[in-house]
Amino acid sequence: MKTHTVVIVEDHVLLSQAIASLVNSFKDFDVLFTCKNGKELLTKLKTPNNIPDIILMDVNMPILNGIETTEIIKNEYPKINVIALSVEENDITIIKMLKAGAKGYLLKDVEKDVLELALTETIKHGYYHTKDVSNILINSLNEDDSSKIQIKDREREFIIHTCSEMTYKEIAEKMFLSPKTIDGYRDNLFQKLQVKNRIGLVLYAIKNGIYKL
Amino acid sequence: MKTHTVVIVEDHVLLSQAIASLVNSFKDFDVLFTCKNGKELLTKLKTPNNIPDIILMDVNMPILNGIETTEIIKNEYPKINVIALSVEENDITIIKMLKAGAKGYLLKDVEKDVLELALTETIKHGYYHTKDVSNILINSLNEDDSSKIQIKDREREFIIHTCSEMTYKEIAEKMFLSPKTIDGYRDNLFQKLQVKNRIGLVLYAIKNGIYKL
DNA sequence: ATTAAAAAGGGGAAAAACACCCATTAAGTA
DNA sequence: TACTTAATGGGTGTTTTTCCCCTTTTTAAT
Repeated sequence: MKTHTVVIVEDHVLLSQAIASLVNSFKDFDVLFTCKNGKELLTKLKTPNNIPDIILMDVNMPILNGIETTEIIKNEYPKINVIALSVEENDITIIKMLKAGAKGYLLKDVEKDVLELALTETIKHGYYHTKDVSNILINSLNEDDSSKIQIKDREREFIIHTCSEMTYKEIAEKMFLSPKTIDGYRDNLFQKLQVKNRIGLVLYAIKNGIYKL
Repeated sequence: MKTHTVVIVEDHVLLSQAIASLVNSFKDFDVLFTCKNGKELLTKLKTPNNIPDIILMDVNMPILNGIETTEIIKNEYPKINVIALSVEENDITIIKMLKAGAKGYLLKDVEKDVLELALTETIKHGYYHTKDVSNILINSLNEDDSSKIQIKDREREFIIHTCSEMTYKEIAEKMFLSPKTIDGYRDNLFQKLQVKNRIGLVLYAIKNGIYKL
């Protein structure tokens, strides 16, 4: 069996290099290069002979995050297999990542053998999922769409601003909307998320990765 | 120069093993074992011939966190050098960790060479600090005692209730105080913590472990 | 015992948040 | 086309929060 190439995208350099060291220790895999975010990745991919078989992609990154980056990769380099690597056990994040085109989703607390298996299987079959992630997926499919709480982009924006200690008036200005529309967003979300006030909104946002501390 | 031993404490297994792989690639260092939290560490240290020269300790862990664990290590195994490894750039966390007895504090986005240097220097001189961390320390020393923001028990109670989506009237009843006293608590805390409204209070509480999600 | 400081409580007013109602417009779809 | 739905925003009123400045009570210290 020939050796396959891997690229690691991870904002924490030390972890990035540590994972690289681990991957290099696997029999059939070599790390081509590592980078700190999606933007850097896209730049480096433009160099000839720099196209890996697999990208190990962190989900939470500054500049260009894992989801957005994966979408671009899927379109521009459809032959590259992206495997997500994350601490996020959040259903919505996982689904978004897979929708974006990731061939696998690994939690950062798996054993190194699982990583090697994921790499091997992805090369062989084009996908790999741990039991954990599969279960999460099945559960989230069983929840029929009606019970699935959906937050729109514009609402998400509103929530983030609310978490930033802004008043509704300030948020309205920032989002170029009438204060009354903001009122509506709030009323809707309170109802949808079953919270009593802005505090509940903030807690929900933090728990669900909408707002990062 | 003889080879020194390292133990890695990190809750995400894959990262733990990845860092182990990296450390093993350093000329003068070998990983003795890895573990997932402070509790596991303390258990494993009890086995004879299991005492490392250096412990690389993650700060944010479940069960027994880095700070508490380091304190115990300092008392029970004073010859072991603890180096903190974290994503937290938060002044208070760093200071707490160093006070607990850590000989160094590395951010997870340093280069692997820095990790090797930190290990070497710690063996040689008993400590190592990156420029980043040193600067943070100097800055926080210049801030006259602002790091010792003290929150009283009664205030802490008030904050927790605020985080529980209660109104001030409800909190007043629960704490057997006049709403006006609650007003005073709030005004004081806003001033003390430099926040603009209840949201800021909630964020502070979560960041500082006063309120647990 | 005297004094100082901290904790608790108060009055009043402005701003913000919250809770309903309903109207318009744009976009999608049967 | 007609019907539906989503997004936006207006009206009105109540409640809560926030921000002043102030007094009394309790606790701690000299």
